[in-house]
Amino acid sequence: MVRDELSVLSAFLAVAEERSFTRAAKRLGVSTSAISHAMRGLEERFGVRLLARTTRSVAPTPAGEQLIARLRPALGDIRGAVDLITGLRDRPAGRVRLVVSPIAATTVLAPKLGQFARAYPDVVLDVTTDESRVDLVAAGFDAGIHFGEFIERDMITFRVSKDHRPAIVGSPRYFESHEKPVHPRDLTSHRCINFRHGSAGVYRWELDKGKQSLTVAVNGPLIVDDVEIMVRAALDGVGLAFMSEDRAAPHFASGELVRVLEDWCPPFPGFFLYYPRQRQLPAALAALIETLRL
Amino acid sequence: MVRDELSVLSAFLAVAEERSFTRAAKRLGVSTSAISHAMRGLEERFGVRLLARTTRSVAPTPAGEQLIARLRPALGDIRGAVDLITGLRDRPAGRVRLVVSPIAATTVLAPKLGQFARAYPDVVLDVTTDESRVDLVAAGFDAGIHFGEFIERDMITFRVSKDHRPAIVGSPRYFESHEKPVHPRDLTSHRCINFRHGSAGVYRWELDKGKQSLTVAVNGPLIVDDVEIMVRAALDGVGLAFMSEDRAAPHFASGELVRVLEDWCPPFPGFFLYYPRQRQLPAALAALIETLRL
DNA sequence: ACCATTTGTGAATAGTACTCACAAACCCTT
DNA sequence: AAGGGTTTGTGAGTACTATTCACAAATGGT
Repeated sequence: MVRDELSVLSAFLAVAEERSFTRAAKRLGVSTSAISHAMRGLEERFGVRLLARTTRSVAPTPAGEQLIARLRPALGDIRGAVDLITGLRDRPAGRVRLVVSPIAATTVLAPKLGQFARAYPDVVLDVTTDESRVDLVAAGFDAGIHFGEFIERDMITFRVSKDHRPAIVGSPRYFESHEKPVHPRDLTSHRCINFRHGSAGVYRWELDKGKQSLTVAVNGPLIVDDVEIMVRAALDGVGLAFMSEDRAAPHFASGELVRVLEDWCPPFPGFFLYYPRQRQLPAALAALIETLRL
Repeated sequence: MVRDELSVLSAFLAVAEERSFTRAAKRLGVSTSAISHAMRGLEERFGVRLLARTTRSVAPTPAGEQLIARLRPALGDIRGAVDLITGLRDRPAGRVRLVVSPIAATTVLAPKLGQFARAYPDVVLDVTTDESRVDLVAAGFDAGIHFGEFIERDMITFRVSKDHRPAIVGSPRYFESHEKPVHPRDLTSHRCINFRHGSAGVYRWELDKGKQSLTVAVNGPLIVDDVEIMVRAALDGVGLAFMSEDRAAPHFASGELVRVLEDWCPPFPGFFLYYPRQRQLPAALAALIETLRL
C-alpha cells in the first residue's frame, strides 16, 4: 500500500495559501525543511512543477492552480467526514448490555443512572442483575460489574467502587443467648444465615487475618438467595450473617446489629466494571465507564 | 505533520466494498495483517468502530457507512485531480523561451522544429537568436543552445550536435592574387573578413596546434555581423573568412571555397542545450531536450 | 557589496507501515 | 461435540520514509 499524499497535499495547499514555506511550516507545526522536502518529493512523484519559488516569493504554477482547484473541495469533504465520525464519539448512542452484581446494581449503578440518562439520552442501558460469574461474550453482554477478585484476568477493568469490607453481624438479642465468637472456628457452633447464589452451592465465608486464610462452611437454620431477606433475618436475631460492611453500616449506627470477628474481615477490592479485551470500545460504553469510574 | 489517512481511508473503502480483509489485501497488494493493523489504527484514532467483523463476515457499522458515503466521492475527486496533473506530464504545454546561437538555430534547431511542433502541438517555442553569452535567468530564458565551451559550469547541459570544427577559407580567385598562409602569423598580411557580435568587439580567430594556441586579431576590408554576408563575401574573393566547417562544406565540394591552415583548426565541443541547475524541469522543455539531444 | 531572511539539500534520526509467524475466532462438516 | 479449514487479530522485527539538523545557496533590499 503506497503511502499516499494526503498530508503532503494538505501541506501543498498550505504553502500555496501562505505563499511561503516558512509560514506554512509554522501553520503545520513542522520545520521549513520538512516542507521543502515534501514539496520536492510531491513534484518529483507527479513529474510536474507545482510551485514557482525563489527565496523571496512562492506562487503556484498553472498546473499547481489546477490541482488546488480540485484538491481544496475534496480535502474539505474528507475533513468534514472525519469530523462527523469523530463527533459521533461525543454523542454516544445505542444499547449497552450489562450484567451486574445485585449489590453493585444498587450501590454503584443505581445512584448514577439518572445523571447518565440525562447526559446521554441516546444510550439504552440493558441491565441484568446476576451474582454468578457470567461469560460476557457467550451470554451476549457488552460489560459487567462485579468484585475485582471475580473478574477473569483477560478482561479490561475499571474500578467503580472503593474497597469493600465484609462484616459478620448479629443482633444484640441473638447475643443474649449466644457468646460472641472470638475465632472463626467458633462459627461452627453458631447459628448462621446461609446465602445461595442461584443454582450454585451455598456461599462459604472467607476469613483472613495476616497470613491466615480460612474458609468456613457455616451451618444454620436459614438459607436465602436474597440479601434483603438475609439482613431482615439477622435483625430479627435468627443468626449471624456475612454481608457488606456498607450494607450493615446503618444498623451498626442504630445499635440494631453488632459486629464480631472484625479482625478476620479485612477489606478487599471492590467493584469493577469489566469488558472483553480486543474490542474497539463502543462510544456508549466509554461514556458509561467515564460516568461510573472512581 | 501527522501522517494522514488517505491510504488507510482508501483501504477502508476497499475492505467495505469487498466485505473481506483478505480480498481487500489482495486488491491493494499488501498482507492481510497490514489491513488488520490499518483498520485497527484507524478505529483507534477516530475512537469509533467502523467495521463489524468476525472471521466469517465483515460489514461497515452505521458510523462506517456514514464515513463511506462522504469518502467515496472525495477520494474520487482527489484521484481525478492527481491523474489530471500527472497526465500533463505526458502532454506538455506552455511556452519555452530559448536563446540560441544563430548557427545552432539553423543547424541544430531548424531541422527539428517541424517534428517537434507536430509531436507537441501545445508547446510554443519562443526562439531568440543571439551569439553573445546571455545570462539565462536575468534575461528571462528557460534554456539556451550554444557551444559547450561558452556555457557556465553550473548549467545542466545536453549535447545537441557533434563536435564542431572551424575552417579558414578563401575563394580560388582570392588565392590567384594572394599566397596561401602557412602559419597563423601570415594572416596579419592577409585581407580577412571580420565578424562582430552585436555591440561586442570583432571576433578574434583562435587557432590551436598541438599545445600551441594563438589568438589572432585579423585585419581586413570588411566587418560584418551576419554569417551569410560573410560567406557571400568569401565566395566573392573579398578575403579570408573564419567559419564553421559545416557551413563551408558545400562550397568545398563545389570548389568555390578553399581551406587553409587546416592543421591549426582542430575540432572542439559542439552545441549544447543548457538550462539552470536546481529547477524542476518543465515538461515542455524536457520534451524539447528529448527531441534535440544526440 | 553586504546582510538578513528564505528556500534547498545531504545525512542522520525518529517514527511508522508492513511483514512474519504465529494465535484466536468462526462456522461448517462429520 | 469435536475437528478442520479459513479468516481476522496481534506482537515483534524490519524496511522504509518523514522529519530534523546543520548547514549551503539564493534572493532582493539597503
